[in-house]
Amino acid sequence: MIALVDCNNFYVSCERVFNPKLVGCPVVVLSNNDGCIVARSEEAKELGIPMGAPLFQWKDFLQRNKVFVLSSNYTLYGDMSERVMNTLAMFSPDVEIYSIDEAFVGLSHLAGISSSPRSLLEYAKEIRSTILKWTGIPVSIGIAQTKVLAKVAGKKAKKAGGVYGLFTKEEIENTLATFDVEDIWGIGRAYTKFLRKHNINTALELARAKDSWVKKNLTVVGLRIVEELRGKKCIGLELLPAPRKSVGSQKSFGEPQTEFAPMFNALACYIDECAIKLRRERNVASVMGVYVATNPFNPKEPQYFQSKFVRLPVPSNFTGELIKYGYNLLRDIFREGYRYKRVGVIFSGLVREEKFQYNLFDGLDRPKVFKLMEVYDQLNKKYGKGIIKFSAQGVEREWKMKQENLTEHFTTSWNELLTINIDK
DNA sequence: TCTGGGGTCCTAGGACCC
DNA sequence: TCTGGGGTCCTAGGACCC
Repeated sequence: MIALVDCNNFYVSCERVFNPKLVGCPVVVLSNNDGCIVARSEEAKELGIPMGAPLFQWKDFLQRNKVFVLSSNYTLYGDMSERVMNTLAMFSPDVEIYSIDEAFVGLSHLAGISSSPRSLLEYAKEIRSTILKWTGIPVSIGIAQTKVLAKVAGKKAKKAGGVYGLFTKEEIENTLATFDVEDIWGIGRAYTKFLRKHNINTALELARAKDSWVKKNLTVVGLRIVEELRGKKCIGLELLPAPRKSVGSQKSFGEPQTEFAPMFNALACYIDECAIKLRRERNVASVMGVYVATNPFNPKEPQYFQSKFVRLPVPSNFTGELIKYGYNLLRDIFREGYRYKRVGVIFSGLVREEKFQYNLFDGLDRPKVFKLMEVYDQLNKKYGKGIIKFSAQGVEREWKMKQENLTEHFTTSWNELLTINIDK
């Protein structure tokens, strides 16, 4: 059996751990650049605020209803996530971290006396209360034979006191019969529309669809989902994270940009971010692409989207060199006369650093460069992110994203520890 | 005026090889 | 008149996840 452990309203829950005033009140957390609403407390959901709603459309509503509005604090959420995952690791040797707020947990180590439905549910309750006690984060847990069914159970758990199990054939069928296709893991907007058109509205109806039809229209991915709904394991637990295939960074500007220089500064920062990630995971990239875009939501403005890729002559994770390529790429695609909304970079063709292929005609002393970046990373780790950087990254960040209601880095910065005032 | 960011996987079609 | 069969690799586009 597999348990899906899912943190409830994760970003909001993280904020509530450090600000009890937020408990019991409607709270939303915004996306980067304070653009959209990406997390809602139960109270906010009850007010009818949809997932992904643009902030500017809801600003008045939020104010009228006294909703707390917070910028996203990914440093905090990342750290809290790690605490939750570490706690889970104490309950099972088989934990697949699926996302920042979700994990699949294998329960096969309980085989035997403690694997009856009743004891599995008890076990889930214990996991739940331990995570709550140790991290302050409430979670829901769904248990079933396959990942897709565990996700179904997880959804039911939210409305059933936190844990829910699908054990018998009857339980599974009864649940699937009232479970909307659009809520199935792996069935998104397009497939939902397609399935409804063919009169498939519930998970049970999908589970009973013909294999060949499913494969033809939903590809093998869809067929796997269907098999899993029927209780056949097709998607295994991935205990070792698969090697990364690409790494990228793109962010909207706080204000639209029209000049080359600030956009290049932003690009240099994103390249640095990616290069740090590449080095941390001991990868070098062999392909690099840069793209720019205006704001597609303003169709009256002149629109421009462009990207350009290069194959690097020598695969690299050296920030300085990558910034140089980035400069050339951006220069090639940048056009005057547009109000740009974003710039981005993506690296692919990742190769393990130890398989690094030296190039006879390389102009750089690679061992020296690797060493240099090692020191660069150590300094930033020891003295704080950004203590040393490339001049191309600039000083004035006029392009930086909006974060008007950002909370402190309570758990990752000595200067931002929570202080409690006990005067009254 | 104001609308996020980071990923993965699959398929079809075209180019190429012998 | 009649022109094979077995592959690989790459890309674009579309689907999905959180």
